[in-house]
Amino acid sequence: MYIRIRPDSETPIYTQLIYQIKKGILRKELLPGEGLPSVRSLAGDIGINMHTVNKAYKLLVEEGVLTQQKKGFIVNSDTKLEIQPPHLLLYKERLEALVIDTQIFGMSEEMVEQMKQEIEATLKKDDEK
Amino acid sequence: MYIRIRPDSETPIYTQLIYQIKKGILRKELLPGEGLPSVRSLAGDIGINMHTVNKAYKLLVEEGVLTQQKKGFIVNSDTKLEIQPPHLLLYKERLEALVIDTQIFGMSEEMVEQMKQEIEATLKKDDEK
Amino acid sequence: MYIRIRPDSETPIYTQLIYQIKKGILRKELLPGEGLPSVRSLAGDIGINMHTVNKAYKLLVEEGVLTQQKKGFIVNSDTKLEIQPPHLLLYKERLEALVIDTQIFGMSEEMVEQMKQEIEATLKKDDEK
Amino acid sequence: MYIRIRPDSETPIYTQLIYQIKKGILRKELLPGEGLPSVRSLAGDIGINMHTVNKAYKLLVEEGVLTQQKKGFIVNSDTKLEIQPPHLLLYKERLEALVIDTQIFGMSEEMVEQMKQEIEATLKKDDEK
DNA sequence: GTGGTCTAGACCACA
DNA sequence: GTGGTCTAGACCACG
Repeated sequence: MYIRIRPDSETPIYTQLIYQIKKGILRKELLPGEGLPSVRSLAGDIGINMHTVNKAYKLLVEEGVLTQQKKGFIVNSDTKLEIQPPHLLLYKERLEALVIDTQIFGMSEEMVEQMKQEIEATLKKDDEK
Repeated sequence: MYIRIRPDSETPIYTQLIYQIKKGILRKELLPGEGLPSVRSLAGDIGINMHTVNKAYKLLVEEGVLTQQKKGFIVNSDTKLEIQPPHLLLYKERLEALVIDTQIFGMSEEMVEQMKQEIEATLKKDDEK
Repeated sequence: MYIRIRPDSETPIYTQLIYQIKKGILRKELLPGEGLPSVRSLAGDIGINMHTVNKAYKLLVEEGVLTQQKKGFIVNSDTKLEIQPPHLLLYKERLEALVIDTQIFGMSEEMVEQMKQEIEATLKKDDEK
Repeated sequence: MYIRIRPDSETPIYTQLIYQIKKGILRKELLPGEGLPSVRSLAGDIGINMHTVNKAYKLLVEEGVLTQQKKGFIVNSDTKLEIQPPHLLLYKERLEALVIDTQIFGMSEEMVEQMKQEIEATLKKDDEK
């Protein structure tokens, strides 16, 4: 699994990492129950701070995406992941902001739909593409 | 126009303000060419600092939503607002994050569509509802 | 003589007025010794505040472009206008800023020269064009 | 790199700072990719407020002269900097004002040319002088 | 240690 | 009365 971090993006590195990992799971490059690289090794590999990796992992546990075990972090193998109320609220806020910007900038449904499909294509397992 | 700020939210006050104003425009509570309250009066009304309001206004100008005149800030009356490339990039990033979370948490298209419509309903002029 | 004021420009109105008057003199639409419209009438004509016109006139007197007489303001009829040391300093600062920006943005001498000539063309008496 | 601020000048401190930094870049005292002093340290060094430095830096980012990274502000290393339309407009206005004053005060081409060359000399790397 | 956010409050320029 | 500039100082997010 490839992790691509843009250090100079205005998105915090830990946030980028969170989405790269989620992407890996959706693309089935990370399977349920599979272990993630150790905090130290991943930090070393992609050249970022250990604390940053740790923060991303912890937040993913908090979201229920990962679970933490003695030996390290693994992908949660629960069949059905339920979004927790506080995260659902945040999700709604982000959706609202996006809808507002869509309307304020007069973007058409088609334009947004197309962008969405382009994104979804990148989330498919390579085999399926 | 009512502005509701949650001081304890994680989202910065100026960001909340930006979306409250955009909402006001979409709901036609603020019309093109109409003047906004002065930075100091709005700050006083909602109990925040002048500079925070000023920052929100300035950013809205930068997005093209407002324009600034000698007498103060007014709603841009350009018929068609075009999203600028740097903002479009951010928009896409936010869309991608949302799509990823939608899939990771196994939310159905219907559920998302329903949330979206609830949001859109709040963006309609009261007359039209 | 036509005075064109853009109320929403970020250049202060009194500054715009100063340059419009200087332009009128260079284009010989205002001749040495000729009287300017009264503060009140000009303010009324172009729809701006009386104090603003007065400020422009006063500053032009201070620069030696106009002189003030009992009956009102007239164009200075001195054959040779000498820039005063304090204004020369300001002039140099503005020139420096312009040279710096020219270089920092990599604008060619030709481009600047062309802009300059376009400007100079607008400062010629209509007969001479 | 030396920064000289005149607190009593009419030009705002942040504007002075902007030109001092541009000068430093033209004189190659600040190289592309090089980091600038942190807002707080520079503010401390030249005895002004942090927010004033921050404003100057932000505006330079907006002009494309600097870029902002997680670790701080650095000199943009793009080979060719393009002036943006809104700034070009301002540039033209400033050029026009300068041309008008040159003519109104009867300054000769030679005098202006000499001032220009004196300025340009101060923008050269010390080695080249 | 870096910038980001927010506050409180002062003085000034402009119209 | 409007925004612009500047200051002093606090707490936080990020890495």
